[in-house]
Amino acid sequence: MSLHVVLTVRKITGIVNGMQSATNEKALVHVVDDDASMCGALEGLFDSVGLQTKTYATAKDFLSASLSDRPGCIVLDVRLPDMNGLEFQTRLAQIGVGIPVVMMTGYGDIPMSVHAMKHGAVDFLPKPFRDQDMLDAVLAAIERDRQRRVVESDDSQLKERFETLSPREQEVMLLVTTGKMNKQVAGDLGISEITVKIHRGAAMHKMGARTYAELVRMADALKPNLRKLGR
Amino acid sequence: MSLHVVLTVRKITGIVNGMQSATNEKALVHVVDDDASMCGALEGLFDSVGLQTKTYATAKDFLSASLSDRPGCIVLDVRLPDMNGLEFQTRLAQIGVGIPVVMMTGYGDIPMSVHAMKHGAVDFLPKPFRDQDMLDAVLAAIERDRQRRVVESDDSQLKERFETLSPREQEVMLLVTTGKMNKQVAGDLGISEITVKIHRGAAMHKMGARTYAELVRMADALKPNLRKLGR
DNA sequence: CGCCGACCTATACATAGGTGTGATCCCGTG
DNA sequence: CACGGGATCACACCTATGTATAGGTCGGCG
Repeated sequence: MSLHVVLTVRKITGIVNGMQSATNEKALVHVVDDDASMCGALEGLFDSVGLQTKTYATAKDFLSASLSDRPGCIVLDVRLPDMNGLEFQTRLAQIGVGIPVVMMTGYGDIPMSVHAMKHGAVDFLPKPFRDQDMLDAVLAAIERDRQRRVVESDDSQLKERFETLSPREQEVMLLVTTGKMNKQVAGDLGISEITVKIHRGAAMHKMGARTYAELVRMADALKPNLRKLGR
Repeated sequence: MSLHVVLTVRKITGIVNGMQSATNEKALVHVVDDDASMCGALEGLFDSVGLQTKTYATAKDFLSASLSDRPGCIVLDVRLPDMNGLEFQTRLAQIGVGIPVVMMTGYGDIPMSVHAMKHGAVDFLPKPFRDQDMLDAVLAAIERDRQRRVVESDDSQLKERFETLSPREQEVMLLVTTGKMNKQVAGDLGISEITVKIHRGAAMHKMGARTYAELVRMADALKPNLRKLGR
């Protein structure tokens, strides 16, 4: 129990300092295309470089499937039976799925490709494409996903810790990390300085911050997430 | 003298906390196209919404011109007499010009547009385009430039201040902002704790940090810049 | 009801941070 | 050579922080 806490503390401090954990899980490529022969061809291509593939005939198939928690990317035909590829991209963003998308199309034009790229697509390949181009795109997308997953997991771990703080401890942490002195925080909250010290100490412990500087960095890393959820 | 210091201090702390200075300078659109009639048409279009325009017939013309220090963007034909628009984009990055680019073309294809977008273009418009689309792109590019300029000016101000610190003060600042205690820093540098306090205090003053938390944030904002120049 | 956890407060002591005064040493510049 | 700035250190003093001990209220839960 105590050991576990120490281990997680080490992990999170590494995170705050920007270390990358070696996430060497095998990647999974999601292919969404109603053309079965294309799905098969891509599966073969990806298999040849050791990438696992999962195919879906429609956008709905993909959206209703449960996503395994692995690094990966989505290879998407712009033209799907049930949905435009661009809409699909928007939907993914709405439901908070950040898996990078590689778009492909047989009939697209420039504005379509620009739109997709503006909305975060990793690449946009007109059909027919060269195998190598697709592979390059997919590998780049997977790399981007690995980065994203590291950042997201760091953020969520930080957020988890923060939520173990009592409301008062959270308030105190946010105020002291702005640089306010304990007595100023006490004034702001209408409580005594000694109480602030208690909450502050508790926050340090629960967050796993060994120094005040670490607490400041954690608070900074936390703030973007706090804005997303609520105020 | 003393007053000046106080003023700049206010400015930089605002910066660190993410305030945007109201950069309401008038924007300038650089149009690079060898087609004089296109240049004229664009100039008219931009003028109609109060944007100033400067035109260049070739990439070289632009690159040899002196850039005024104003927010703006570049509207660029992919096909230029002396250079490909994509190469031009690369050149801009190489020489450290971060002005956003809006690309336009009469003969482009999807891979070209994707390449441009991957390399940071704000938009890529096939000719003929609707005036409104061009205006939207240019206004978005200018807004992006304003943001970029705020960030860049903050960074450079921080860096300027940092360079007014003596070498020892810089070392001490970087060490204390990792969370090390004064005595630990003293041990690392082989000097006494009291000397560390002196340097630390000088660093706080010269950087304009009112609190230790601000100094930590400044150090964090500074580190990406320090890696660029040297180690 | 009794226990527990969150929250609040106080006293007291130890450690850390910040500043002023005064001083030494080295180095480069006028 | 004299001056000034950078770097170093010491003593003194005050403030801020961290923690332990001890005790209080309040609300929920078995």
